[in-house]
Amino acid sequence: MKQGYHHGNLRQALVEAALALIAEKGPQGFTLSEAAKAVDVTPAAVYRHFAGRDQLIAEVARQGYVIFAALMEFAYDGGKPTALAAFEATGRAYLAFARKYPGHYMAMFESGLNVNAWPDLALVAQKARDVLERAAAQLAQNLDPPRRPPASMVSAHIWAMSHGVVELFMRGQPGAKSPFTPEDLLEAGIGIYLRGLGLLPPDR
Amino acid sequence: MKQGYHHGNLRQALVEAALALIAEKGPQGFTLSEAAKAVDVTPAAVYRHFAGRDQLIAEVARQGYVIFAALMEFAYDGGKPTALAAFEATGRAYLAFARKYPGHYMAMFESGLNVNAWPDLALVAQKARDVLERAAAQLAQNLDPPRRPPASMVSAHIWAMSHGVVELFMRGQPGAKSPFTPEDLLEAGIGIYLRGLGLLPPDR
DNA sequence: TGTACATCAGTGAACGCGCGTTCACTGATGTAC
DNA sequence: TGTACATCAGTGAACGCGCGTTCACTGATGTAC
Repeated sequence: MKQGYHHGNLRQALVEAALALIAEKGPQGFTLSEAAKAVDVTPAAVYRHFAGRDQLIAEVARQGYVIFAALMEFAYDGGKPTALAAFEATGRAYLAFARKYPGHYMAMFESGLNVNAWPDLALVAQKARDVLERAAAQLAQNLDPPRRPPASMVSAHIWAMSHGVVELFMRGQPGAKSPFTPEDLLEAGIGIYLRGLGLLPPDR
Repeated sequence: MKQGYHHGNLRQALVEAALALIAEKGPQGFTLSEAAKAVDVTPAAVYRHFAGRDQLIAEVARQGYVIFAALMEFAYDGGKPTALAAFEATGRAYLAFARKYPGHYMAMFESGLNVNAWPDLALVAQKARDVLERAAAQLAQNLDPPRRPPASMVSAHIWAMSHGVVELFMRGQPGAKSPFTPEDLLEAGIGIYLRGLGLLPPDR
């Protein structure tokens, strides 16, 4: 790991240390000094690469949004094979991301960081949101106009339920006693919701 | 406010100061010292009433759960006039609570506090959850067994969507640009979900 | 009603701690010739 | 290939700060007689 006076790739090493700390102790339990210590570097060295603690967290979140958007895009797959299947895959991708990248997820959604304070962060966050909204828009085309809710509302519903499932049932707290896995819970919830939209047959 | 050497009701005054601080700066931005300062008292005085910072937050959350459970119970109203109407009212009550008692809500759901570390807190939290689950169970009786999901799953779905709407669309961040109010969003989402359960007619 | 006294809520000084941030510096790296 | 030198990533000491928590204390309150 240590290879002399110069670290080599301190910037990214700090991001990864921050990630591990956030996943372990929550986004508020993370401190700049600890991240520096984790990569065997003086706290002052951090300032060669980041303007301060906030910018380091913002970079963690930014990288998270990049991965997130790519994952969603991959799951969506241009709406194939069907709009419905693509939409469901996108919902599953949300949960898979939260599961596989807890540090990123926490930095993005639980750190209290102001997305709009960092222009490039706001940009990539919007890009991620757009994937889901596009999937919802394509899906909504299968509905007759009278019963068609706005696509942005459908994507907001799915986003909200997914986020709620993560926060309440994938973290330890507080509804931890649920007999269902988060994945099953979300799958079933989205299924019922899509049936309510008239996109799935009335019974299983 | 200040009425001599003895405060009179310092314990509750501290709870309310904590509440205001949490609502203003988030549950992590709250410090014991600031709460003490807010009620014109030395930080050390806090220890006459609470074992420390954590216990103060736990008490805030506990009082929040008491109010929350009462609000849910009131909305449920024993399942009247119909199971469906009572269930929908309970969902609305969730959001109304988050809106009216932001400090309590944050202490309960965003402070990272371990509910199970405080027995009386765990008890009243369970009581609140039970209201929603009871409403869901009553609702599920209207469904034919083959298409009836477990009541605990239905209540988990509604809880998750409600919580997601609060976190994503009632806080400033990050989907703040939604053209819908949180209330409308949740109302519509629950409506679609209930239709999917077969509890509402196929179209509006 | 008046005095003596026990109770205990809040004081104020002190502590050790780790934080984020700054600064002048040093020494490894890599380029120019 | 070898030397001189500019660059700049990381050092280490220092700062001021506010935190949570402790302790011996003080003085207001309220009860017993």
